[in-house]
Amino acid sequence: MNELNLSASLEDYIEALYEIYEKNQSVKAVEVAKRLNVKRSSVTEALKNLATKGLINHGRYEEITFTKLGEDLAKDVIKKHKILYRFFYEILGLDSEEASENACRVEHVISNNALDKLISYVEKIEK
Amino acid sequence: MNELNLSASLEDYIEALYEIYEKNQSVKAVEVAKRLNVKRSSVTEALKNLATKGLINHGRYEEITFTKLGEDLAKDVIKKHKILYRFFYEILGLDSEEASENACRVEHVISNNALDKLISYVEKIEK
DNA sequence: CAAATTTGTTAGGTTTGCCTTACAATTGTT
DNA sequence: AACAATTGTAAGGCAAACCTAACAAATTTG
Repeated sequence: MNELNLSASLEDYIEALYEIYEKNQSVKAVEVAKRLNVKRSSVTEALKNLATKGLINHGRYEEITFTKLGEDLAKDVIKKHKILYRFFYEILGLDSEEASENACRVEHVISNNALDKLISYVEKIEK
Repeated sequence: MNELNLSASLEDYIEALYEIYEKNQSVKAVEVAKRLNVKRSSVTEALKNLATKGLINHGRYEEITFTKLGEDLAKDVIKKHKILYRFFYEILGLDSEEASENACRVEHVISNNALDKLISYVEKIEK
C-alpha cells in the first residue's frame, strides 16, 4: 500500500500536524513541540524530513500545507488511533488516558490487515 | 513493576536468548543473529548491554546464563507475545505468520495493565 | 595435529532522533 | 517605530542500533 514506511516518530509528527491543523487552520512548531514533548528544533528537523519525503510543503518560515499523500497518511494514522482507542477503552475497559497511550504506541506497529480485522471485530461486538 | 525499561530491541534480544536457551540448553550468537536478522557483531553489543544491566552473565567467549531478573523479564515478554498471538490468531483471525509478526511488535509497546485486561478478555471469549 | 571453517569480538562508520545554544525572523506592545 | 517576547532555524553533540571489515578464539575435519 503506502511504500513510504514512516518511522513511528514521523508518524507521530504527521498525526500531530494534521490534528493541530484541523483545529487551528494553521500549525505552529511550538504547539507541535508541546504536544509531542520535544524541542522546537526537533520539530524543524522533522518538518524538513517530511517535506523531503513529499508529505508536506514547507519552506523557511512558511506555513505548512499537506500534500495529497501526506494528508492520506495522516488520516490513516488517525484512523488507526481511533479504532485502537475504542478497543482499549470500550472493549478492554482501560481508562481513557491509558487507552489513549496504548493506542498511540500500537498505531505505529500494527499491520493494515490486523487493523481491518480489528475494525470489523469492534464493530461486530458493538452492534 | 520492572523499572528497567528495556528498549524494544533489547526485549527482542532477551526473548530470543531465552527461547533459544530453552530449546538448546545453550545460546550461540549466530543463532540469535539469524533469528533477529542482525549481524553477529550486533549480538555481541547487545549481550554486553544486557550484562551491564544485570540481566545475563556473559564474559568473553563464555556461555551466557540468565540472572533471576533476566529470566523474569524474558518470561514477561514471552507471556505478552503468547497472549497477543492468541488474540491476533484466534480472535481476529489473522494467519499464523501475520499474527506472530503483530505480536512481536505490539509486545514491546502495550502496557502491563492492558495486557492483563487482554488476558481476561481472551479467556472470557474462549470460555 | 594442522588447515579450514565457523564463531565471537573489536574498531570504526552510518542513521535516526533527540538535545542545547545561539541567532534570525516574526509578532506584540507600548 | 522601537523594544520585547515569541517563534523558527542552524550548528554541533550525543546515544541507540545497526553495519562492515579485520582479527581472535574455537571447532571441525581431512
